[in-house]
Amino acid sequence: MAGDRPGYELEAQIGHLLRRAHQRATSLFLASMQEHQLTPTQWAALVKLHEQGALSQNHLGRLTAMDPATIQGVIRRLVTRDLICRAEDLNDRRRAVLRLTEAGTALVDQLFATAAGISRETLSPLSPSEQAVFLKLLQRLA
Amino acid sequence: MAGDRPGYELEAQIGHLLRRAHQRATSLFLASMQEHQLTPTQWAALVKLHEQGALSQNHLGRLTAMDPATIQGVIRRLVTRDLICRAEDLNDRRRAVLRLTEAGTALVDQLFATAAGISRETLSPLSPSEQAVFLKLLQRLA
DNA sequence: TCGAAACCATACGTACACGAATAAATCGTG
DNA sequence: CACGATTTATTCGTGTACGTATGGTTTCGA
Repeated sequence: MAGDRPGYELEAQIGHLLRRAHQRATSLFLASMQEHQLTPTQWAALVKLHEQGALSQNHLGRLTAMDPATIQGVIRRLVTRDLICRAEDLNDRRRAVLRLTEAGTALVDQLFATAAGISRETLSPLSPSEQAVFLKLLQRLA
Repeated sequence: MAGDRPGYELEAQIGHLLRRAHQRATSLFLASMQEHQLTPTQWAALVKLHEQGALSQNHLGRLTAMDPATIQGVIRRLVTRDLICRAEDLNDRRRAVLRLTEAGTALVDQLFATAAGISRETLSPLSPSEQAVFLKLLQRLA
């Protein structure tokens, strides 16, 4: 009785479970995107640029939940691969405006279906109604 | 109609939401553990060693969902801080047996309450019944 | 108008995360 | 018993993730 553990089970903690679920989601994403060598964050950046047209680097970071220090590396790798191009903003010379290149636009258009498939696969352990409940709750924790 | 987007909303994708929820959980953890400079993975390793007594490095990695390459760095940092010690396994000379030091044991005992508080705080946006539902579903995705 | 404040981008350091390659020790099966 | 497969641990490379510091540009206000 005396030395009993306070009932702290690592496997039942929200942080640990989120970490593992995120690992699994990332793994499924990379497997499906292997051919195109895109990471989840790179995909997020491409999707947002596809949706918004042109954005500054930090603004894109805010829309995709990435630190300025983090988005910097993501953008650099995408520019190197010629999926994104940067131009100076004529109105505000602090900023570098980012846009999808033609190749980038074409790639995003092509991969929407793949990305949707990844989301379906990631959620597949749950029934459709469970998925709806889960996503709703998860949004409130994000 | 023609050029309509395929209805792919980044903010509604499971992978993106898991990434953001994990970021938030990590951030809350680090804030509460700032004084002790412990990361979520370091805490997981310490908790498992507290629970199991002695483990090889890879075994501990499997119990905490970490790659051999990842656990290596985690353990190295904890050994440096004298929270964990390693000894050679006499039966199997490939292995290094890991144990908590006295300081490590004391630290874990002290921080169980803090860790439980972090889990509560992370889940606080949800009602108690929602928390139960969410954790149950999340376990099936981990 | 000139300095402060706000904003933007980069660099460095630390820490996960994992694939791939390596090397040593052990195990299993013929 | 021998030899191939497996297990253990390390190292290297790439890619997030973020705090902090630095320096540049613009805008605002005294």
